[in-house]
Amino acid sequence: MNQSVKAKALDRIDISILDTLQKEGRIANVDLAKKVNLSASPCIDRVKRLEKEGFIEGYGARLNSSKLGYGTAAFIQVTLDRTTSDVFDKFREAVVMIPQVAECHMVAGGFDYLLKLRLPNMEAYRSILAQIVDLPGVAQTHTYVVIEQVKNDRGLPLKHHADASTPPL
Amino acid sequence: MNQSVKAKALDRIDISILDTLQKEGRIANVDLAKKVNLSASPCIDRVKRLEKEGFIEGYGARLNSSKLGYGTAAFIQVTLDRTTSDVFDKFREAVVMIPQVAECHMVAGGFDYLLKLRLPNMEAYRSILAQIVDLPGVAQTHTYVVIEQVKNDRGLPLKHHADASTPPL
DNA sequence: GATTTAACCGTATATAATCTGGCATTAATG
DNA sequence: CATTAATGCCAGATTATATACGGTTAAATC
Repeated sequence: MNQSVKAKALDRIDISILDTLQKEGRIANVDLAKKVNLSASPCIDRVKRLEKEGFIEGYGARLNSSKLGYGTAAFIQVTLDRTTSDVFDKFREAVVMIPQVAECHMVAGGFDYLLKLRLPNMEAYRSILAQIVDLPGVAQTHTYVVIEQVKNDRGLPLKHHADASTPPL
Repeated sequence: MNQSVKAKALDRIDISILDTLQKEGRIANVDLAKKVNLSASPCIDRVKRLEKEGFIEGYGARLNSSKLGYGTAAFIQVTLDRTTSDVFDKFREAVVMIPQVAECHMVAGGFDYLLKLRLPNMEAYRSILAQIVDLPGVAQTHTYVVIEQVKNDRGLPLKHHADASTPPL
């Protein structure tokens, strides 16, 4: 079973609701209903269902990171000194505590973790790197500073999914 | 001048509003007002101002990517064959068109672009990589598949910002 | 110290969310 | 094939919320 609730398959309208909500999370239910060609009641019922079944995890404002002091981003590749699970656990536990670490991915390939940092500027990088290097188990790091954000999609390409591969349960 | 509107400095309440909205984007204004110790009117005025001044760029639902057929992520490092600006432009133009490319960052370091892909599964990776390799100017690529998402913060750590470095305008 | 400005609050009105009951369509069942 | 059950929808009524307005306070300015 899935998410504590039996999830039926999503139909065209559900997809349309999800797609609309991920772009306009604060749209009025009345307007959402119009957009998906439904009246208000079944529309809000579907939204509530999508929330309860876990397709929608929450809502959030998209903030302008530059204007709020986080205009710089950097990626750090981290290699740990040993690949035992307790070393991994210690590192994970510590890295998630650093607020400037926006993302931390364990990856397969030439290193162990890929971190994405958000920073006010390049001066701030120095102190963050010092923290990263001091994290438990860290053997070496390599940094790539982002020069330009070419694309940064928050949303999923739901409309492009109506084809092969993993159909939404 | 900034964003077509003269932006005054953000006070404690503004920060609190932004922080709340990035976590609960669909909170009722009445409840938001309570949370930041304001009555409804000035609260909504501030939200409207923050939107107009560009601190809030929009709102969106957070969707469960696994349940919607995008449970796998991968990073691809891309090196272009020449570093002339027209090669860069062509590549950029083409890469943003691929819906599975969630992010594309131009970076300083050993390669030129770092892409983040969202995929249904590993089988889907093959066809996407073929597309990436065929993009104009691509000399070589290196892929890192995400084994585990240790952290994936959508929001900015606003509360931790009340210190040094770039103060919000 | 008077005047202006800015920010707030409370109230009133407009708008939207939510609940209820009933209808239509479809699927399951006898 | 007819009946029943289930599902999904709509419309209207009620409750709650958003929004606009006028007035008050407090700070800033001259």
